[in-house]
Amino acid sequence: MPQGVEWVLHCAWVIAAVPSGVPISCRNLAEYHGVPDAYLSKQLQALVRAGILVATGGPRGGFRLSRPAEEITVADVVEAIDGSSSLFFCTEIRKRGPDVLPPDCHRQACGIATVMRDAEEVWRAQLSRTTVADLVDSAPQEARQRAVRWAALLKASGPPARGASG
Amino acid sequence: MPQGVEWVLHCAWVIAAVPSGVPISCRNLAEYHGVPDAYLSKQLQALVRAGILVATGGPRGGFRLSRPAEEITVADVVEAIDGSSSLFFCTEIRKRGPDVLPPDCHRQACGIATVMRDAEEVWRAQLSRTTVADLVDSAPQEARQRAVRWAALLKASGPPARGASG
DNA sequence: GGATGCTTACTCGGATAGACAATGTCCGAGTATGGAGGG
DNA sequence: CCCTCCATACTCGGACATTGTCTATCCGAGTAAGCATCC
Repeated sequence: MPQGVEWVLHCAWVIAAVPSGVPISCRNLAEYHGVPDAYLSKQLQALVRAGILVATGGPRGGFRLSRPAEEITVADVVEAIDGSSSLFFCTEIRKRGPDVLPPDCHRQACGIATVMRDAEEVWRAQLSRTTVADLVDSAPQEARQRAVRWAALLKASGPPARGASG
Repeated sequence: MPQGVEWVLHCAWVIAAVPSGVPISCRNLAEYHGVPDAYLSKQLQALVRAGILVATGGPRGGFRLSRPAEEITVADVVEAIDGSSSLFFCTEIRKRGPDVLPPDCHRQACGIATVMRDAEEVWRAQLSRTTVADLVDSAPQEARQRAVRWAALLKASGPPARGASG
């Protein structure tokens, strides 16, 4: 499981925790979490491709949720990063080797693939049970306040007055 | 998920399907499944280390189950190959970044880690529900017979009469 | 004073290296077998 | 005929290359903001 999953889940949590729909830039999110921004950018792009986030360019640009946090499940985020590829991929080795059985015997999926698939389904189902909104609700009050405070500071020092340097 | 998981699950299935407790060599198992024997050997070793299989050296040597197939779950096999490492590893990035909260606020695990851990638990629980014996039972009669037939042939041509060549 | 256009710097986005683990392969140590020889 | 010993070849087991993916980074295209200018 890519490390990026943890990062973007935290990012999604923070974006959802900040009340206003103001976009938050990748650089700010990276600083807030103490992770390399260039790589985090790559992960957030995946969430944009998956339709979870919406990106905005230019100054004051950044990422915001594409839909209410209640409608974004953890499974959505995991799938966006890790891909929808199964944890277990059956290569049908039962059809290899000497004196294989006629294809008629392989009409139903092999038991091993079935077990793995069922397990993965309950895994995804469990991940689908929690939404980003649930993550915000279950977080300690202090953590939420920290995010809000930080976002306010961003807005204050927000558009880095370009006249200062030039 | 390593590919070897599929291989050793099929191997465990075959070993359990063959009634007698005669060991089956890695080379035979590899031929039966049409996979490289050298690499399969690596995987089977992991099962030996995990205490699932017992290896025997010398002619007519090979692998056999260390305990009844009813007591070997798919989860055991998966863990032997893939390791007991979690699918998701929380790096506690909430403790990084600027103005982190005092450690007191991080007494309870963060919600993201909790969700991922719960999902993984149901995943493992599901895998634990099926034993190698269940795999044998749920397999088509033809598949079982194929394995038994094949094992009988092994015993017939079994100890490659060394006098023939020398 | 208000609207317009330009400069600006900031943003995302994809293309590009490096590190680690999974994959695949090889050869050596150990062992039970099978037969030959001796009693 | 039975026991003992030895040579044998087969087995597992770990050490060694190769590949693919994840990790990390950089630089370019696009954009909205802010200011100067013009009406």
